[in-house]
Amino acid sequence: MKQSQLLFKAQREAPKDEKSVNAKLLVRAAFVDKLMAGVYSYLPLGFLVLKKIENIIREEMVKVGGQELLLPALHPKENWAKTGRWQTEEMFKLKSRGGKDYGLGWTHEEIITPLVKKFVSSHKDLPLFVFQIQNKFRDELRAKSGILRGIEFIMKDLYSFHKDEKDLSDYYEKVKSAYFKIFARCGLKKETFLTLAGGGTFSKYSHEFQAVTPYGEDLIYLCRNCSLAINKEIIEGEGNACFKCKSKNLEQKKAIELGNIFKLNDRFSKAFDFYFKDVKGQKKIVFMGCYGIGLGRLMGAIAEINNDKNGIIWPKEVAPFLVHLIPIEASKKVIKAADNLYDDLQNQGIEVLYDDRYGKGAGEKLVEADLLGIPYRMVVSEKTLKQNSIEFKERGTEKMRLIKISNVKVQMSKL
RNA sequence: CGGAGAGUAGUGUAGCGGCAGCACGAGUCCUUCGGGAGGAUUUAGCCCGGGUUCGAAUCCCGGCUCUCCGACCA
Repeated sequence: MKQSQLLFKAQREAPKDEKSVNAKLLVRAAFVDKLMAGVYSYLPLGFLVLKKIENIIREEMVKVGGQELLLPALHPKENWAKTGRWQTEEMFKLKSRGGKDYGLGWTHEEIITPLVKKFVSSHKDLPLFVFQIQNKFRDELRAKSGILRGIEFIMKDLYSFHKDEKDLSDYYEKVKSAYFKIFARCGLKKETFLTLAGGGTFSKYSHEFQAVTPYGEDLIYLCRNCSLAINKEIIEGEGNACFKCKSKNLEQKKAIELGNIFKLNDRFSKAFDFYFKDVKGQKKIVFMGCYGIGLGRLMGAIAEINNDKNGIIWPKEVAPFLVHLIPIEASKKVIKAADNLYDDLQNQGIEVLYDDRYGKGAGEKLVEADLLGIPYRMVVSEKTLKQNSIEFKERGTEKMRLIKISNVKVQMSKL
């Protein structure tokens, strides 16, 4: 991608109506744009990151048997009335001109359960796993923290359907480990903890995946003995001791919830009268689980955790581009060398952002490159060309080294 | 929803009852080119509605919006 053609302009200063680190950086670097509190547009750079995250999640969901589909965001009142959740406070409600009631989906049990029911009648049809990646709407009392807590946000929600509780439990564990893989692949390996959280009205507990960061909005307690972490609301109910080993040696940390997994058991299958016939021909209730990840929140957390005073430091797996190619000095020779390198890298299948903007000073280009946070920076200048080289630098490190242009291809294939 | 703060040009800010200014950005021209470069020139603004006043960006009232704390949070 040529930077001169990108919908992009770096802002020198953080907008005054953003305080959170993720929003300051993502807005300054033109990854996102705020439409209103809790609602952001993803600009081309941010959208690339989002798609990277989405693909990682999709791959891991498919690995645990998930089938992707897409459900509507606009829901009829009837489905929600069936479960008694029409009155839930976070539901945005609207009326058609004809007076019909609609709700905007903030989760999809009410839609997926009756849908899957149409296709399942026998134990042979189970288990079944379906997921979608789609915008959710939640009437939060207070949207905050940039893209960490929005009222419209992108979410992956997986729903599983089982013949009994045991099968649900087994699958639940599989998804748990898939989630760890997802967060690790997104560059949050060290920071992400599984925590015990409240289970809502379906079960006593659920599990949350919390990324530890000083800018987090939740409080979690890490047990030094077990590798367990516990959410504030649970620890208070457990006498401030570890749930497992009863240790009181707990470390309090601020964290951001990236994902939440639930055993729904028969809460929704009962409401929608969703039964199947077992091997003996007996009618049995379906067991369900649901598993969510907020994509925008994940992106925000990555930016929130991976940055320095100059800007974002994207992990390679989710970076909008792998290489930022920057010619300095507008001499024909430099431009020609950079043009050639851009073509070569692209032919090699490397995602490269080429800062071909004419007339920008060297300082400005380099400062903006740090702000964007693309993992590898290649600078071409008169100086480097004297040695038939480019300067190579990894974002987040200080080391620079020269690489012969003839060697770039080989070097890149090693990364 | 309770509490606190804030709305001035695209962005960031000054002005605090008497001509709305600065920096960056953007446009044109020229010179530059290794950490937001220089010169010339142009462009663009007081959130909305009332009130007080000879006069309001400024004071008062109402509204809207944003941020933060709390409450809430599948």
